[in-house]
Amino acid sequence: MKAERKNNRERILDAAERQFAKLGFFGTSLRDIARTAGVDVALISYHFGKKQELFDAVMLRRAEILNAERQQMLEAAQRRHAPNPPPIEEIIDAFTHALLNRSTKGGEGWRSYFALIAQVNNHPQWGGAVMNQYFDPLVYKFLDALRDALPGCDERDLFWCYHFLSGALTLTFAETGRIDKLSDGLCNSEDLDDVHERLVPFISAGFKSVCTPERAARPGARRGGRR
Amino acid sequence: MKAERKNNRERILDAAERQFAKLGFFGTSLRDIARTAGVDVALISYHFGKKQELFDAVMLRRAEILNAERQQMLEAAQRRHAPNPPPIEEIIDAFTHALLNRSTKGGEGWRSYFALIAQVNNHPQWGGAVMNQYFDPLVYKFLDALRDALPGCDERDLFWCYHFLSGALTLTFAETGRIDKLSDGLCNSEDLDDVHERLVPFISAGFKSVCTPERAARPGARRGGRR
DNA sequence: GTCTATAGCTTGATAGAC
DNA sequence: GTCTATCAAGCTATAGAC
Repeated sequence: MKAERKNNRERILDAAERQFAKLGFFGTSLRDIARTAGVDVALISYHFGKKQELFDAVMLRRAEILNAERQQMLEAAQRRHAPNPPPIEEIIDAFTHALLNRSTKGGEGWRSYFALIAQVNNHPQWGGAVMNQYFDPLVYKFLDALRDALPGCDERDLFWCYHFLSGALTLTFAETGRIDKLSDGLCNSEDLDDVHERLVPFISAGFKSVCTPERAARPGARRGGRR
Repeated sequence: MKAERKNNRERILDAAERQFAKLGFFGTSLRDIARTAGVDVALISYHFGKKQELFDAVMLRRAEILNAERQQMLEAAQRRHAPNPPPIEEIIDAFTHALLNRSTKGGEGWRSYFALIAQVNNHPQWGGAVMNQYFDPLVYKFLDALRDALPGCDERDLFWCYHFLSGALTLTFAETGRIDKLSDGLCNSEDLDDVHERLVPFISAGFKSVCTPERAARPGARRGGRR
């Protein structure tokens, strides 16, 4: 870990990331963070200004790394299959692989970061604005790739399927331990390799089932729920 | 609405539900709640005791109603198809219909409640314990029904697929407005009928794709990611 | 059931010495 | 860059009058 050698600025970011992930923005005090980081409270203001600005710094630090990796994986898949679009499975894999990989093998900092993302993504105030700011530029590239791979599909179908993907993925990061308890230990929410081999086929099948030209051709009226 | 006629106890619950949904447990003060409810702060302690107990009361109030409705829908589907299991689509519909219906047509209180559920489900501390307490007894009945409808499937596949369902569903309740922004207004996160007609086939296709006897028969080794 | 008053503590933020 | 000291504001919770 060699956490000892880090400077105070990084230690504050690490501590903030960890505490925000545990108890959220409001559940975490600057004093919690300072104590966890082993620095004085006033140092936080000195380096980052207000609490909200510290939060933004935490969000930004790893987002850039992730987005670069994910974009590279998408482009690699596109090159492999050019001039055809890649199969859905490979697009979904490019979208999720870097995230699950970092979460599994990146150490505690990455784990905390993803747990924080899960909370933010499901927060009514921040879910829209923050996720949009840090991640949606890349999301558009994936939506373009999916659109190419699902010819003739309806735009709204596509967006909603992305929404389901986002929800399934971020709950996985939340590491709430719920599935562990539910399955009586059979599933381990920290074993993200187990997730990955199921998430990709699950989501791919969903996209293929919903994003069809047939559904796109249906009249504006909704299909009607069962009952 | 006839909110005027409600007694103070209910008004406190309504206000707490709304404020907790907006800013979470720690982001909401008892004074916020009292102000929103139009009552004195001390009344909260009188009726509910500590802040945490108020939170529990909020969670419990609607959980019981929902679970009863969902169980009835599941049993109705099972009766319709007896002695065979119902199709996956009908099981998923029974799982989600009451939730989406209340969220759409139940008024602001229900909407807030579900937004709160989304946050709780993705919270590292409470996601496991709270959701387990209030909802998992019913979840087991749905898992039993799914197991019957997916003969020969692997247990871990089943649990993970349920996890994906839970994530996709709760993000929908969060009503973050992210998909609205992402789709430039094409999708409306408040129109849960739009969700419902896509969620059920999306999730059903995922279950059918992952929970197969073929996958269950694979060796313990994982399938190996792309790359 | 409802309200006033207040105890006792923690919070975010900053001013200023070193 | 770092720390001490401090402030005004807000917090939960309760005791006690009505």
